[in-house]
Amino acid sequence: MVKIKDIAESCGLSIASVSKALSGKSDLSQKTIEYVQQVAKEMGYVPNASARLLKTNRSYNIGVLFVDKTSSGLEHEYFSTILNSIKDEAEKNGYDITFISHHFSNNNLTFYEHAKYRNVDGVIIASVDFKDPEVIKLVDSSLPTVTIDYDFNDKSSVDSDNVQGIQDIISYLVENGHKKIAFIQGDDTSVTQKRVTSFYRACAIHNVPVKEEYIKQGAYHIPQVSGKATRELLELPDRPTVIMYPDDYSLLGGITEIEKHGLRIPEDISIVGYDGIKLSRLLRPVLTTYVQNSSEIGIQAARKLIDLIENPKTSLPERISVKGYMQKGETVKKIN
Amino acid sequence: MVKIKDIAESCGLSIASVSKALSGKSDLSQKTIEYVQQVAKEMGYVPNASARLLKTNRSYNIGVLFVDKTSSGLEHEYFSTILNSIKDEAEKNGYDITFISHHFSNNNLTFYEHAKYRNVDGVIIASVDFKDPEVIKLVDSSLPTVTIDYDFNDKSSVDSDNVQGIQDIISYLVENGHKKIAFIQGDDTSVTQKRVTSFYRACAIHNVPVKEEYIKQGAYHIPQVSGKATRELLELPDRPTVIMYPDDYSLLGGITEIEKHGLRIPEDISIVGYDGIKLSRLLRPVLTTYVQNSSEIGIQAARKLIDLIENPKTSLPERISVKGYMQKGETVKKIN
DNA sequence: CTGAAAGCGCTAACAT
DNA sequence: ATGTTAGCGCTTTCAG
Repeated sequence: MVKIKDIAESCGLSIASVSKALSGKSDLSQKTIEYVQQVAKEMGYVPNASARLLKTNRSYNIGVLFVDKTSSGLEHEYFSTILNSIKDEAEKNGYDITFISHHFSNNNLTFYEHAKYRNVDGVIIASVDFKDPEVIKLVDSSLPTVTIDYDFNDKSSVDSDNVQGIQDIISYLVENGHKKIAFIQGDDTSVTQKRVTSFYRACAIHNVPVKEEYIKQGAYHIPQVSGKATRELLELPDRPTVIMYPDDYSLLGGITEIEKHGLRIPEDISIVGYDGIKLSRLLRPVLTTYVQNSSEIGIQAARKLIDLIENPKTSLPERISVKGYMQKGETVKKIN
Repeated sequence: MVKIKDIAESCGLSIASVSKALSGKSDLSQKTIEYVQQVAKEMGYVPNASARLLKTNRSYNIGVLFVDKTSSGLEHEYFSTILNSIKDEAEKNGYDITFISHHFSNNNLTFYEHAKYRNVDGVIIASVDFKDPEVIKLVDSSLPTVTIDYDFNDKSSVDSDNVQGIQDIISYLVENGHKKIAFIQGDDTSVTQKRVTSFYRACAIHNVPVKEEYIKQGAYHIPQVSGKATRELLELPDRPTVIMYPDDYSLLGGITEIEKHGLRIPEDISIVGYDGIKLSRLLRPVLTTYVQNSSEIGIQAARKLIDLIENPKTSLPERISVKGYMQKGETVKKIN
């Protein structure tokens, strides 16, 4: 590997001068700077990020923590889209990404230890479990952090606007004459809490009576669970006219169940998803769902974190909310 | 951050002794080793990977190159599953993952330069464009590499067994009485070439005549393209009885088209996918498709690369082939 | 405008 | 069994 010393020798300059010339912003003569950069290019010089880090304490590396019970976070479209956009935005700014994890081989590092081990400049956290002491320790550390879909005190976060999302859905349902609205919630997280609160509030505003038997505890991303909840709802003496699902993917389990009951969508029963995964537009009928702007969420999170890293003095903790939009689709029937 | 020097002072030992004690495998007294490790733990010591790298030239970092025209490789289930399993397997062995890319901000690094910049110990390459000079340069460098679904001379690779996959599909179709088999191919890659060759060969073996008008150039992961090809096939005077798609996802575009033509699956026309994405099991009817063992592919790739890294003398280039299996599903009808 | 020298945290000969 | 020392590649005062 060609290093600064090699360039120095080749140019007949000192190591220090070459270093300065390469960084550009010094008081060297313009000629020298250009000359050095030219030679460096010819020699195929690539700086060594680790050596630089040792000196500057800046790794240009962003930690990403995606904790998931099933350790398959990357396989959820919502998260993989966010990750992808974090990565793109980070790269545009000269940063790389490192997944923070428990490092099994090494002494089973905690998340914080792993972050230090790799010297990341900051961490983006998108987890299902923000109560995990390790996650809390990471957030409370001196490292800049941005959380996604969860707010810690005095810390920056980027949230998908779940309150608005549920509001929009309820409004749309009411417009279409629905009064018997069932709601299958996801696991008990802060996101779910926001959605549930928003649900009750929106129903109150629209004078929609909420029947407790229409509210089902479900889970995110598990079609079987949504299927089971759907079955229970369908077997109710006073069946709802529409079912809201925790997400588009688990909704598929609901569709299966509805078809088993010999019902048609939306003629016999309406359904609404959440997320707006690509598939939702490919299904027939096209899904009625709320499309989360997941790539924007990733971009905002990366930008905010980089801002926090690069401007520690002036960057303030911030709550960024990212709006989505209603995909009207064809799975909600206009009634009476 | 607590460093070795701090531990040394706290223990009344030299820096060198502490370093040795921490690594364990030295000629220090067992007592000292235990004592030092104890103190290190109490002080919350975490080694600095970069400092270590500078000395040892080992980063315990694996580069992952996922090039994709649409830069959304992570959003393809096949790739995201592979990535996820690479990550898991790497972590089990104490490695982290770094995405190799063109680093826009820095001087637009080449893939190879980026790999050097981050000092990765090796690279796993899963690309759609193995003809890219930059990819070739990376493979030809001194870095250990493992490619996925493509074979370079004298280099290790892990391949999904596409030849077997197509064979199994054809066998299954023939068993079910199909003779008019249409095949929509993906983009022109080596994977596609293997599949096409296998297609012709399997048809020959089973005495299935191949009609050129049944062979369509398509694309991976673009439902619209599969939709268009489907339309053309359906409008043929002598319609095929079954259509094979490049992948499960783009197949959805075909379904839409088939339904537009008022045809039922599989009563009026049979369809077969490729990949075995999770969705394929949720759709009704359940998709007939060939399930690629993508997580096994990732695991094998990571293992082989780590073997190459850790045993440069004894590890040989290897072609690893990963088999999948037929998911019979319900979209192929048994005819006469 | 350019160079000398120190040091980031760590490991690995080579002493002792 | 433990310590001394050099140095990995880089940046950054501080001198000249």
